Amino acid sequence: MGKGRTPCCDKEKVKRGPWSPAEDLRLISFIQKHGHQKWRALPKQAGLLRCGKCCRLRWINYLRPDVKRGNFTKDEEDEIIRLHETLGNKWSKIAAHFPGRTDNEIKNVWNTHLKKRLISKKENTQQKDESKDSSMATSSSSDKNPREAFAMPASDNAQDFKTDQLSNHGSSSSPSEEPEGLSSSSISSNVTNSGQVGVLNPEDQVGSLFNFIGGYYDVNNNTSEEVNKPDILDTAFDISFESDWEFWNMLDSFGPFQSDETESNDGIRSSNFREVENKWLMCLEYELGLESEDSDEAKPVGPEMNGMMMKPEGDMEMGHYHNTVQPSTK
DNA sequence: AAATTAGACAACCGCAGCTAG
DNA sequence: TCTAGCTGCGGTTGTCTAATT
Repeated sequence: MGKGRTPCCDKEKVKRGPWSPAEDLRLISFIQKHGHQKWRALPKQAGLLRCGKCCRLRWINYLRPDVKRGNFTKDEEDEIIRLHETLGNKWSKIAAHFPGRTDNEIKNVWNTHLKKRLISKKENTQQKDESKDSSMATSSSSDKNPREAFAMPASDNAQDFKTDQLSNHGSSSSPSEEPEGLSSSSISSNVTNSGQVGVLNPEDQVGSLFNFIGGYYDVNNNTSEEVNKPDILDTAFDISFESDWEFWNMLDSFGPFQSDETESNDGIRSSNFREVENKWLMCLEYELGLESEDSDEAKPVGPEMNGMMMKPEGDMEMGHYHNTVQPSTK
């Protein structure tokens, strides 16, 4: 368009790089309370030093409650390949066929796995063709342009690849239909990558806030294995966003989540609040893996903390944390 | 054990399209 | 109709981790 537009954010004043748990919490809490009507205004309102775009991206790709993480299944990969044949690099359109999957995720899978597979498959096909050609060369005319052999339609290659993969792996499901459970109705109702969400109603807010972070973890097994969307947990863990800016600031004041607490503004807080806050913080630190699990002090006490222990194994580190379920494909 | 390389994926950037004024 | 602002999309980069040398 070429119109002079104001930049979406002042890059000098905006934080960059990986999101901290505190930022995630803040974003989640804000969207829980207020929804996201205007991404541009959201960071300011939520007190985040991020641009609206980044907040949106973080929400859509990560924090959204219906986001599905974990490895792509064989069927999903096949479906991506199939859709890519027809849609090209329209990642958002492709993602619309996969409830809970994000365009970014699909794009990454394509670029890291599927594209390479297709290329190697294509090379294999080419080699086969060449060997065929050479064997037939004696009996057939030689005016065939060698490029033509390679210039077969991509769809043919991909289709070939797909059926080949399916037969090789003995995948049982029907190859080209929508993946299991992916009815169009579920798609339209479950996922809108770009759709705006309103303020969540109380039912939607039920459950641990940590449900949002990093997908869903198996609480009982304490593993980072993604589990199906859990039943709503008993404990509503609702952060009152407006309740106390000091609290958010305190979280931020830990910087990269040091555990050596430095209290600030002591005189302002009531002891009651501080007690709640300390529990909250202890729980949070435990959740974030910042507090040694051996430490008794780190373990939250009190009935209000029951059912909130969902610490994924080793997914977080100081200053950098993954709330993803790291695939084990390497 | 340290250094290097490759793979994976989160995050950023800029453009396109839509919409309101 | 034009302009400006906003959101969404897709390409690309940056960073971290695992594997290899």
